[in-house]
Amino acid sequence: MTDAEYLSSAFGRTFLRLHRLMDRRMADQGASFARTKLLLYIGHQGPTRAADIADFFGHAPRTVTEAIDGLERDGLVRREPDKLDRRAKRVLLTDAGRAAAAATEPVRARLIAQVFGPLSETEREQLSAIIAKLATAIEAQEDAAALPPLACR
Amino acid sequence: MTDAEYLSSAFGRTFLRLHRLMDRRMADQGASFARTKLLLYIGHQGPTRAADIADFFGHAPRTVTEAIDGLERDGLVRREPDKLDRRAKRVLLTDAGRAAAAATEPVRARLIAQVFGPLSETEREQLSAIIAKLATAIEAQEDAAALPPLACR
DNA sequence: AAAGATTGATTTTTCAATCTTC
DNA sequence: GAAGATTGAAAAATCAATCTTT
Repeated sequence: MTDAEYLSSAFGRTFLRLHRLMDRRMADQGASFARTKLLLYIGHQGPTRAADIADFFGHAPRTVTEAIDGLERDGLVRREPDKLDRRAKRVLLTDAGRAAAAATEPVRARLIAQVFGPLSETEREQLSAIIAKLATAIEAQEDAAALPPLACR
Repeated sequence: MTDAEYLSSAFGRTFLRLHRLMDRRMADQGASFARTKLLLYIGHQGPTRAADIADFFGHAPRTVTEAIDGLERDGLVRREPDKLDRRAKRVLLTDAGRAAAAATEPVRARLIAQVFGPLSETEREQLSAIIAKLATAIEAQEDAAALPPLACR
């Protein structure tokens, strides 16, 4: 089975399953998959704006605000005003945030290695190329949707 | 970039983006991606039990109940008691449900064709094989998590 | 007008617990 | 006890609208 229908279905199911596994494993360590990814990104980037986070992960603005709220509620990040742009805020890790990231990061890394590790170098290159091609096709469709339908042009 | 970290990240981002695009396109037609997938599955299977739906999509039981609730609220499906097993219920499409599926199905099919169509036959076979390998690795990890940690055995 | 962030309402998803029936 | 379905509480994601600053 290699038709588009099957691939789409298998792609989605596999992603969801991986996501759930990640989440379960990492929640045991104190921070969910989504939270750990965010903590790691902020830790790596330094004080980060919400818009940059949304861009990087491909999330809607609301998703990011919600995520930061959760992390802030638990004392893992802090919001600070951006000195150069009064519209913006910078999100940065607290000590507790750094500790949480340090605790979950190895679990995340090991699980990713265990899941993607079995792929051969060739397969990894294939997957990388295929994902890039899919991303291009998705982009084209996103742009197409932004335009009015043919009948109206 | 073909390391596990990058692949995992790209895989997730691409899935999310595709999912959002699908959802947006199909919501315009009256039923979201998740709902259409469910309607199509039920339409194809005939009166279906919730547990079978959960199995097929890899969802948690709660997810399925919630989804059916939403579809039932909008009059797209109906629950009927299973005559052979009084624990179970059968979910089946109403006329409105069949109509909704018929309206969104072509949109879904076209979009999937547009996104996965650009892949060559070779690439599709590669992707299919890679996904199967990932699924196997994920399964192994799910089973590993079900066992007590090494120190306890 | 556009960019950055937030809020309100909703959907989709998860885990954990419960209830009925097998 | 296990299987099928549901419920409660919550996280994670969406869109659309709003508010401030650029």
